[in-house]
Amino acid sequence: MAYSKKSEFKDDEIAIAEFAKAISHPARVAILKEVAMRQSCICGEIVEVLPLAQSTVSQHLKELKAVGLIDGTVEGAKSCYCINWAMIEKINQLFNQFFEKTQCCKTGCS
Amino acid sequence: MAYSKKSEFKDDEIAIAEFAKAISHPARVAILKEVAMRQSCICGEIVEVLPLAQSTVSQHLKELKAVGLIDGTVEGAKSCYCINWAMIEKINQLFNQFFEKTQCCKTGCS
DNA sequence: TAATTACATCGCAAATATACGATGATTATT
DNA sequence: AATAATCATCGTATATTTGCGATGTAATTA
Repeated sequence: MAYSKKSEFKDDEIAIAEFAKAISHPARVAILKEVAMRQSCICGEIVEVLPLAQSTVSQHLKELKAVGLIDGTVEGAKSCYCINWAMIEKINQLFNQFFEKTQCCKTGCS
Repeated sequence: MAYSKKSEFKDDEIAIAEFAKAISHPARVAILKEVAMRQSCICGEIVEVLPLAQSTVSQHLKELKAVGLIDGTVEGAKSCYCINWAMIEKINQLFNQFFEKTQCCKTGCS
């Protein structure tokens, strides 16, 4: 592959791809749902309901946190995660914009 | 890694992840936009505007087609691609549902 | 019919992602 | 203080994705 070409695209294209990537694995979709269903969520609770090892869940949580979909704070020995609702809303709008912008070009091809 | 765990998740989680994956690369976001902006679109036209080789673009087109986001029909020596608006709408709703369902659990954590 | 155009597919190299056990760091419990 | 619990990170194996040149196929043009 030599080099990744990702950076050669436009900012909005990269942004959409980045957020899509965050939920492009069922485990992360499931984790998001689990965190959302609880007011605040301990890592161990997620490990219990998912078919993944603790280290794997921790890694997925890290990725979700990296794009800002969840927040994480240390509470004693535990780590408390919760949804970043502002970011959820932002991404929802980003996707809507993308699909709408796409839709407005609709002219009925073949 | 031994095995992929993707199949061990719920159908709706897998579905969301699958569509998210389709637009999880800037190239495919860009391609979707290009195809949308034209009534119908020849592969070569996309190759001209993207910083990717023809074979690479062809591969991305194949992926978008596989999830149903675009349709492709052969027209003589050329291949004509166009957006599958019904699928765009379906995915848009899928994402909206996901984010809404997530939102309704909102109770204000920490 | 030969050459050209348009595109898909193959084969391969390199980059990334996924998954886990082991280990480390930190706090809680005994 | 020793032990246990909770979680992050590291190292590593494997799987998947990305990208391209080369090649194959089909239609178009010369």
